[in-house]
Amino acid sequence: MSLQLYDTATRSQREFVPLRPRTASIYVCGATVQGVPHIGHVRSALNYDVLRRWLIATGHDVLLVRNVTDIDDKILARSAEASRPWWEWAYTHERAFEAAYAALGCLAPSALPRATGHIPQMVELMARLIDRGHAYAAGGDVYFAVATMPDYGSLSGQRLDELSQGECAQGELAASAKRDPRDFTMWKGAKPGEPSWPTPWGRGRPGWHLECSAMATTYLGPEFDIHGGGLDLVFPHHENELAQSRGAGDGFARYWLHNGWVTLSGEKMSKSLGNTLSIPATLRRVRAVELRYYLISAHYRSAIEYSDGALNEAVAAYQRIESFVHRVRERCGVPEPGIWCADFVAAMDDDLGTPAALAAIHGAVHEGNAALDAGDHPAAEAAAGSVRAMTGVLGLDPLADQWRSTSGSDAASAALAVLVDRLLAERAEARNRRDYVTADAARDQLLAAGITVEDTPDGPVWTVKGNSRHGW
RNA sequence: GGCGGAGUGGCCGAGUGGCUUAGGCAAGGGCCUGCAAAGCCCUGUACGCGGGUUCGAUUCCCGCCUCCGCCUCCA
Repeated sequence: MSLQLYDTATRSQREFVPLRPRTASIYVCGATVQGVPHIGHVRSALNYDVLRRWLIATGHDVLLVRNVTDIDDKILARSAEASRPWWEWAYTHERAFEAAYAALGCLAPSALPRATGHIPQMVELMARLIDRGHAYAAGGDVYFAVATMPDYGSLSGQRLDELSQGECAQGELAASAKRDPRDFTMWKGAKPGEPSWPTPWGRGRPGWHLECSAMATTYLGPEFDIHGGGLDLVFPHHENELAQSRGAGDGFARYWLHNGWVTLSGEKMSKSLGNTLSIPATLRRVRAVELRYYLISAHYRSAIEYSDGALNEAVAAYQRIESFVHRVRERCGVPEPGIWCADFVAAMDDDLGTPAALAAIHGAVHEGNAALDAGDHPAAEAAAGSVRAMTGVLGLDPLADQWRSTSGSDAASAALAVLVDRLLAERAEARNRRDYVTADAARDQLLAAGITVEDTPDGPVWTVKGNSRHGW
């Protein structure tokens, strides 16, 4: 059994057979950097990060390209409202997105191309399309002639005779130079006060669809393995990318993956509705690794209806895994990553079945805990190694450098440890005297400060809220 | 109007024509503990509604209801 992926183009699960053996090339539509990243954006990046990690884990050399749309109507509008240069607005938010992805443990992409850095490639692509009769320049714009592609609509299941796109959808045909209302804009003619770049058809700026076709093939070649993005991009964005690239003679993406939404109060989280939950705000409440667990705990094609309660449950579930690994480390030494459970492999191969994969991890945790209780340290270590290996694939290994304690400086941590250990020593004395009132007071005092104390067979262990554990 | 997705036990969330079953969280009982915490053992409550196919359907088919997404920018 090997990796099966659900391909939007065929509406079915297909075995993943890469173009070149043992390699995988992935293009993911990144964000239009017009605002602060919310958990929906991060979910998308996370899905492709998990895909990438699984491909790497199963022996593939993976190239993953994620673009940045740094020029578009919204960026121009919002930067103008804020009286800031459009390029500063875009770059500011690009950094916010990258910081959010990094915080959640997404591996850095192989390339992070910006639309504005690839104008020559876009011009070249338009020239090829015009030569082949699939595109035309009119009224300063360049349009793609949809009717020249008989397969147009096949990716999204749209019927050509039901469509109209862009401004013309609003009945403004007269104002446009489009030959057909279904045609879409590849290049927008320059408007006063807006940035523009030269082309053989006049100055202007790129349309959204053109960017991705040009950038994907620049980095990954005319044909590559996987194209990913959010479900809302299927039409028109991906349909149009496909039309452009196929029209130009490129094979383009061989598998199309689309992730589901994060909804809030039953509605899609989106800038226009203003019902977003930003990453910075969420990370003030839970740790990044816990948010990562939450967003991975549903299958990537399902919708997630966000709720504080569900996030809290995910936090508890992750902490169960984490505390098991920490307990083994304290009693048996640091467990080295071991082997994957068969259930885990089967789950991941089945269209990245992260819920079942997490169930496999919890199974190993349960076995390991039982072994620990039975005093079977070798079995506990093996289970912990297995848990580390499997959580590692999902980017959730509790002992990974990324998720190590970050509470203050080393000096501050050392100072804290001295003070806590002193209180614990007093508590131990009190317990020896059977003076439980004094002993419990010490424990309550620590708890009030956010420090949990647990008595284990090896003595007390204390934990700073949400951070790593310390033996005494 | 066109295209598509979804309704699972207190909650989140998988999955399947029948076999004991997801998994987690929460709840109750027990073990352990000075008491806790953590862990372990045990327990319960499901598959939107109505038909049909079948020996048997939560799972397949038909109809209905409800919700959601795309068709305009959106991960």
